[in-house]
Formats: sequence, structure tokens, C-alpha cells
Amino acid sequence: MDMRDKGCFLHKLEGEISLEETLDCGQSFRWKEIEPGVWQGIVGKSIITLFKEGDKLGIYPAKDIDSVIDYLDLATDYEKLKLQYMKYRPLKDAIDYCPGIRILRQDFFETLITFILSQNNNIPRIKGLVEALCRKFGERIGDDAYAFPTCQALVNSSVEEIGSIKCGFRAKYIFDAASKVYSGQIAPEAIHSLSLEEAEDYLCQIKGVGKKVADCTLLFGLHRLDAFPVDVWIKRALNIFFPQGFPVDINETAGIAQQYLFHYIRTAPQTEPMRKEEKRLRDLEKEEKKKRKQQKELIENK
DNA sequence: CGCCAGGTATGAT
DNA sequence: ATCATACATGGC
Repeated sequence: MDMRDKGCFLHKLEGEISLEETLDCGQSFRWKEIEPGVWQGIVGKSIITLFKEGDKLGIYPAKDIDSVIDYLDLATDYEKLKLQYMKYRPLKDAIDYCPGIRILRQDFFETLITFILSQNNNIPRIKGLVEALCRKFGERIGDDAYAFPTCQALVNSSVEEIGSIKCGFRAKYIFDAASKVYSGQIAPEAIHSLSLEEAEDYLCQIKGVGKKVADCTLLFGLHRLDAFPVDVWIKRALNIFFPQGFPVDINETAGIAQQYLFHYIRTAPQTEPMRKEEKRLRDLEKEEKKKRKQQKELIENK
């Protein structure tokens, strides 16, 4: 990939960073690997292309260098943070597996909406829904490229129209979120002065936003590193690796540690403790089913 | 067919 | 407060 004559910028990298691990680890849903090692995505109204060349990061177009450095959180010293996490064996294993993850600084509204779409859903389908939403409601910024919709574009639409992307019951939640952001009832600037718990409660005013989506929005959309989203995968990881609780000395940046753990438990080859936990959960499910059956029979025979 | 997916709202104990 | 269930959709 020789894009230098096209106005590409090479930025010297300080810490470790992997484009694949960072752009395809379930925090953003809009990046595509258009050829091996070359990633393309949309940040704001720009179509960005990224690739690595040794210890340098290629950024195209060059005019977006500053916004990309910010977006990839390149100014933060992850090596120092990782050193702190690696005191704990499971986190060391996770970091060894995906040492190049970074927490993106994504747009607040985009993060809010994409994680509303994420609920009770799987990552491939979330990607499809985000794409469909942009295609239908986002500004066209290039050949077959669309920006993420503004809250206004969604408010001017309707629950039915939003539902036409096949997002199911989430359509009404998206409309409510857009309405509240548009009216100013939910304002990202107002969140910075809030404690984590206050911030969660604040975002939970939106229908369809619970603690998990609130935490994802805070972590990925407002860079609140103390937010610790707990989904089914992290629940599993906590049961396997931290049954006594997640280390409190990491609290301040727990969200970053969470992301290594999430990617690890979701995509790394299964280890023995993982298989054991899977089995434990399966057996638990079986017990639940037995109980339900017995309950049913009791009612039918009364 | 049944189960699962980066959960949440709702109504019943 | 805790707990079960419905919820849209698509992949396997």
C-alpha cells in the first residue's frame, strides 16, 4: 500500500498498538479491513484509512492526523497501565493475547446509539445494523460512504422508519435517545462533572439504556475509564478468573482492563478453566430447566 | 425446531 | 430488592 503520493501521513508510534485488536474488538462497529493490514472507517465526516509500517502509523488523508491521534488515544501511556494490570495472572494472559488494544475516543451520540443496538444482539449483526442506520439516515460523505446520523436526522424520522432497518424492539429506544439528546435533556458536556454512578443514572433516563449500555457509552464515547461494562462475556470472565471480585486497585482505569479481558475471553482459544466454567453454566441451566418442568407439572396436576 | 447474541423493561414474588 | 419473562431479528 503506497499512499504517500496521495497525501498520506506517517506518524511515529510510541507504545504498542494493533489496528486489528483495537478496531475490531467490539468497541466500534464501523471499521473494515479492506486489504491485509489496511483498515478503513468513518470518523465524523471523514473516511479514514489506517495501516502500519514498522513502528509508524499510516494515516490517510493527512489532514485528519490530529483527529486520528486523538481517536486512537495515542497520547495515553498504555504500557504503564498494562504493567499495573499484569500483576494479575488472568489480565497478564489477556494482555499477552492482545497487547495492542486501545480504548477509542469515539463520538458520544454514535456510541450511545450503537450500544443501544448492541443489546441482546451479536457483533456481526450489530455491524450490519449500524451500517444500515448510517446508510438510511446519515449524510453521504463519499462514494458509498455515510456519516453516522445526527440526532436531528433521527428525530425528524419516526420509530417506524428507524425500525425499517430491522433493529426490532430497539427502534423505539433509538428514537427516545435521539429525542433526549436533541432536546438537551441528555447533554454529554453535563456528564463530565458527575460521579460514575451519577453518570450511569443520568444516561439511564433514556429508554432502553441500562447500566451496561450506559457504561459502554461512558467508556467508549466519553473516555470514562472507570466505567466497567459487564455483559455476558465479562460475567463469564469474572466467574472464571475473579470469583472473589475484580481488583480494586485498578478501579480508576478498570474499563481498559475490561477490554483486554473481553477480547480475550471472546476470541482466544479456550483453556481448561474456561471449559470448566462453560460446563458449570450448562449444568446450572439444566437444573433450571428441570425446576421449570416440575413447576409446570405441578400446575397441570393440581 | 431451539438456542444464542457486548440487555432492558415490565410485572410478579 | 430480587427474579422471571418478553422482546425483534438472524445465524447456526
